[in-house]
Amino acid sequence: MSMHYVSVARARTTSDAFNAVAEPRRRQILLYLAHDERQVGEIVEATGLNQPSVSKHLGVLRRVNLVRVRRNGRHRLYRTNAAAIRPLHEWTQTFEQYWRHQLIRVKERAEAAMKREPSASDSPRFDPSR
Amino acid sequence: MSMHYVSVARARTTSDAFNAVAEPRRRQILLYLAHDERQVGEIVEATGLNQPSVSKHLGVLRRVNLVRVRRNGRHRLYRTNAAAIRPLHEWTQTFEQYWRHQLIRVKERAEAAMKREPSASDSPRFDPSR
DNA sequence: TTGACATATTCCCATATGAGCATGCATTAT
DNA sequence: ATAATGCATGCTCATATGGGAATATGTCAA
Repeated sequence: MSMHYVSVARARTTSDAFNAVAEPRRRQILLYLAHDERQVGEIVEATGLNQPSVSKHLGVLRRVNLVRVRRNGRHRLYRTNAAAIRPLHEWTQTFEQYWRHQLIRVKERAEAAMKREPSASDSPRFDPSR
Repeated sequence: MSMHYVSVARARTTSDAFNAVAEPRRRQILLYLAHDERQVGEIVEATGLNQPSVSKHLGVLRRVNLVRVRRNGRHRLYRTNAAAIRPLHEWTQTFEQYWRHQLIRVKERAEAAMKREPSASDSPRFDPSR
């Protein structure tokens, strides 16, 4: 029997979409490639990064399937694979109900305060709603 | 004049919500704390992590405002601050139009193929839509 | 005051990167 | 064939963590 994981000192990054997107430059690249495909040189120019850095970021994005590549002569045309961002969207969406809840409570409290003492600073006593 | 950034060898992590959420354990904690507040001990039990690890993850989440704390005696009650997740939701949402586009194109192609040769494997020649 | 509890911090270690530089690899031009 | 062009990789360095163990802090109980 072989131990595949002896000790994971630090969680593997760049192994999933969440990690790939955590890097600001990569988010920048994803936005840049969202509308239409571009060759690496264009990305280098657009981001101001040097070519190797761009290639490496593209490598990470490629591995997690956040971009698609297409070869054309000696160029490579990259493009954002928007579908791969959907899981992130859905994960964040699971919290939507909670922030809506928060907003509603804030609003209700504001209105209640308004009713008690119109145009006066709030004097928080206790909150019966909790 | 002072140089604030001498050399950033690696982009600062745990400095924004994107990075905080990139860590699986922290996502797990956020979900756990989304519904209602819990004390650290409960999080430790729920996640199976040891207490210091949990405290450290909570520290990161606290710094980027993804959780709120409330002291109660010798306990600390944590709770997810869902509102802080909204920016992530909105970022991912900017890509929604693109993945919808993709889905539509896939669907159209499928229907077009269906019309040409009902129930036959697709023979991709060229794509006039691009 | 002395302890027991609940958490947060600090230290040390192994590992993962990101950036910069140099180099390897195709593919096209001459 | 040879050079030039466009990218991908490899290597080194500095730094950021995450996990685990030990320790510090703060609060309530006896």
